[in-house]
Amino acid sequence: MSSSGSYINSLSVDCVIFGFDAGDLKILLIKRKEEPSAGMWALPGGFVDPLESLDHAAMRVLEELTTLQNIYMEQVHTFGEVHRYPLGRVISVSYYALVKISDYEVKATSKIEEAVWHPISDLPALVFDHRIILEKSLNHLKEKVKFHPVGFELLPEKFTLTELQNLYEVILGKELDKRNFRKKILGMDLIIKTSESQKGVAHRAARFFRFDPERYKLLIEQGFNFKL
Amino acid sequence: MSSSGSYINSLSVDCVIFGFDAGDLKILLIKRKEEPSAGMWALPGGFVDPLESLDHAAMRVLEELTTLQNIYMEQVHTFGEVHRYPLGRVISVSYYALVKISDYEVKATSKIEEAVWHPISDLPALVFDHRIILEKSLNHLKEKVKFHPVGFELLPEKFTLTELQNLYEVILGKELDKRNFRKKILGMDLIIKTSESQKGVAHRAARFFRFDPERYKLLIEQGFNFKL
DNA sequence: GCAAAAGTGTTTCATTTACACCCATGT
DNA sequence: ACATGGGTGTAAATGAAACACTTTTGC
Repeated sequence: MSSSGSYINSLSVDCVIFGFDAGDLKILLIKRKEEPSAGMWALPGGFVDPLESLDHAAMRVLEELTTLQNIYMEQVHTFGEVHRYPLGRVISVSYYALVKISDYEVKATSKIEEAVWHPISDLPALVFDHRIILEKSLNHLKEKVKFHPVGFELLPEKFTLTELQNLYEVILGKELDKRNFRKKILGMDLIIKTSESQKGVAHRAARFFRFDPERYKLLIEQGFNFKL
Repeated sequence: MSSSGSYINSLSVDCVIFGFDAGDLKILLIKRKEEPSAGMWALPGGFVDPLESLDHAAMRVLEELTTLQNIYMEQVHTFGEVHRYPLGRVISVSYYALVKISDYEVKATSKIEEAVWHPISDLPALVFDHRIILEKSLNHLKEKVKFHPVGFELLPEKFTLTELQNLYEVILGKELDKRNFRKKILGMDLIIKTSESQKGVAHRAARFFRFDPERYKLLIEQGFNFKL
C-alpha cells in the first residue's frame, strides 16, 4: 500500500444532459472557448471546488448552464486514465441529467458558453474522452429506463401516450406495439389522465396524461417493480 | 464555472471484495494499523499513484492483498463528501471484486495488514463511510447477478448445482425452487456437466459442473440475454 | 370527404410458478 | 435401515406478443 501521503490531482465533473424534443433524444453540448481544443464541442463540466461535494459540483455546473433546478441527476462513472486530458492529470466524475427541454427553452440564460442541443443520432466530434463518457451515460440510461420510471423526467408535465411511446422507442432503439404499450403503462397505475386534450391538431386530439410520483412512492413501498 | 485552476485533493480507491464460502456471502476486511481509527475494520484501499489509472490502482490494492490475478472487478461509485475522511479531503473511487475463496485460501500471503473474511450478515463497525460504500456495492452486485452470469466468479472452477443455487439465494435474499432453478440454468446452455462427482459425502454424490465463458461470448453475439 | 393520428380487445404463444417422489451414498 | 441431500416432470397461471378497425379533428 502507498504511504499515507496525498497526491495532487485535478478533479472535475462532466455532465451528460439529456433532453427529448421533436421525436429525438438530444444532449446539450458547449463549444469550448478556452484552450486546449478551443472551438471544439464538449460536455458541460467544471472543476470541483475544495468545499463542495461531487453531487453539488455537478448540480452547480448544470444550474449555471440551464438555470434549471430540481433536475433528475445521477452519477455514472469516474474516468481516471492518466493521459485523458492533455495538460495534466484530471480525474473526471461523470453525471447524467434528464431535463424537460420545454422548460429549458423558456428559462435558458446560458451565461458562459454557447450551449446547443444535438440529436444523439448526429453528434459532432467531442474533445478528449468525452465521446466515451457520453456513450457510457447513454448505455446507463438505456438500462435505467427499463426498470425505473425516469422517462417522465424528459417529457413536459403533461404529455400524450404517443409522446411517451416515442420517447421509449427512441431510447430503447426499437418499435413498440401501440396497444400493448398502452395496456402495460396504464395498467401500472402510474400515470393519470388529465382533463385536457391537444388543441389545433389536424386529427383527433390526444388526451394529456401526467406522471404521479406520489403514487409511485406508494407502490414501491408495496413491493411494486416498474418494468417496461 | 470555475476558472481553469486545479484543486488539491487526495484520491483513493476502496475495494469491496466479495467471496462465497460455507453458504455465506463474505467480504474481506482489514484491521487498520494506522491512525486515524487504528484498530477498526476497513475496506482494503489505498491512494492512487500519479501515473496509474483508477482501474490499475484498484487491481494493485487487490493483488497486494490477495496475490490473486485475473479477478472480476468493476468500478461502482465515487464518494466525494467533503468531510467523509477526518484528516482532510479524500475522494474515494469504489470497486467491487468477486473472488473464489478456495483459490484465495491457498495462495494468500497478506503482507500488510490483517485481512479477514466477514459474513455480510454479521459485520463489525467500519471506519468513515465504508459501511455506505459497502452497501452500495452490495446493491450493485444484487442487481448485476440478475442479468449477468457473474455468480460463477465466486465459485470454484467446478461446482454443484446446489452450490450455485445457494449462492443465488444468498445474494438475492430469497429461496428458489430447485427444479425450476435447474431447468432454467441448464436450459441456458452456459454450464457444462463434468465427469466428476463429489466424493465422501453421506448422501448421493452431486455432479460437478463448470461455467463455459467461450459459449457465453458466442451466445452474447447471437443476441442472448442472461436472465436469472 | 379525406388525410392523420387517437383510441380500443382478443387470441396465441412463451414463460413462470407450484408441487412430490425416488435415488445414491455413508454411517 | 435410516438419514441426508441429489435428481427429475407436469399442469396451471401469468405475462408477452401479434394483430385491425373505428373515432375525432382540421383542412
